[in-house]
Amino acid sequence: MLEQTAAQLRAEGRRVGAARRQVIEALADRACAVTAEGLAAGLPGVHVSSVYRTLAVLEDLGAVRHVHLGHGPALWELTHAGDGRHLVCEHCGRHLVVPADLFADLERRLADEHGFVVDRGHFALTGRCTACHDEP
Amino acid sequence: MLEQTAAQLRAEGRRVGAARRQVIEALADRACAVTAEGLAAGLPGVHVSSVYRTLAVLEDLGAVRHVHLGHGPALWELTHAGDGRHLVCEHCGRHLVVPADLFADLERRLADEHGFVVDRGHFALTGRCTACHDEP
DNA sequence: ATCTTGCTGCGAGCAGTTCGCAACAAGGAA
DNA sequence: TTCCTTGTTGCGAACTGCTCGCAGCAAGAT
Repeated sequence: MLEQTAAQLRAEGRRVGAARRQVIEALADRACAVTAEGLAAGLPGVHVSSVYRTLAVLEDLGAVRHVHLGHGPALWELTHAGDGRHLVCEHCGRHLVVPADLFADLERRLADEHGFVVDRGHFALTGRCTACHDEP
Repeated sequence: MLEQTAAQLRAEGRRVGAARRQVIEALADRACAVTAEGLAAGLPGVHVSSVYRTLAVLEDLGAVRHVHLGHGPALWELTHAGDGRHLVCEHCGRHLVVPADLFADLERRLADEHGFVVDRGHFALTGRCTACHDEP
């Protein structure tokens, strides 16, 4: 993962310094999506702004993507972590991932009927999870 | 619209001052969704923070809702402005509204299969509109 | 080993939104 | 009508999530 991404970066004339390497490794280690702040916190000596910059580079390489959930910070994950869609409970904050094919029909109809090609999974859908169904 | 919303507010022990009245009227006048900043700009003498506060009150009254589109500020609209879902083109920023029933199947499946009840239309889907289909 | 140029930490800056405060005024009670 | 309580308002400062400019460092081609 590191080596392959690093090679991709170098092929574009970019370099792979300490911060960049650590961010990639940290993302690869993670089972699930993280905030930029969260990544930085786990990497002492790596500044948040470097994390954001690295994530931006990796994003236009196509190696990572980010999702906005509710009103907080965005979450970042490797793209090959699968392409599930994110749901977030606006009550308890719980965050779940569902198969993208649930969205396939909708996306096809939006494309066919409205000429609109959805940027897959850039936003989480907000709502209520089973547990918080009838909370205030 | 004003009178009815004002009555609802008073019934809850709230009051209807100048700013609040103007925000409600401005929303009712608008055909489409606006930013808080935009509302404030159209109401000289009404401070942005009052606009945000009024919108928050109206939102938990259920009279307005907000949608996040892309990375910019949220848009606000009256709930009875219809319940179309918002799409926003990440290239040109164009914003379109499509019928909510396109989302009905998806929402039913999320509820049935995952126990998740979607908060209707809190987020816009981002993607590419017809015009910007194959831009950089 | 050298040298170019990209990367990095740092702090300041920015947009969108929220908060604390003191003055004000809505609207029920008298 | 006047009074009084208490919600509302304008204002500015604060906060959060993110971006930028800069000067020093170091990756990696030669």
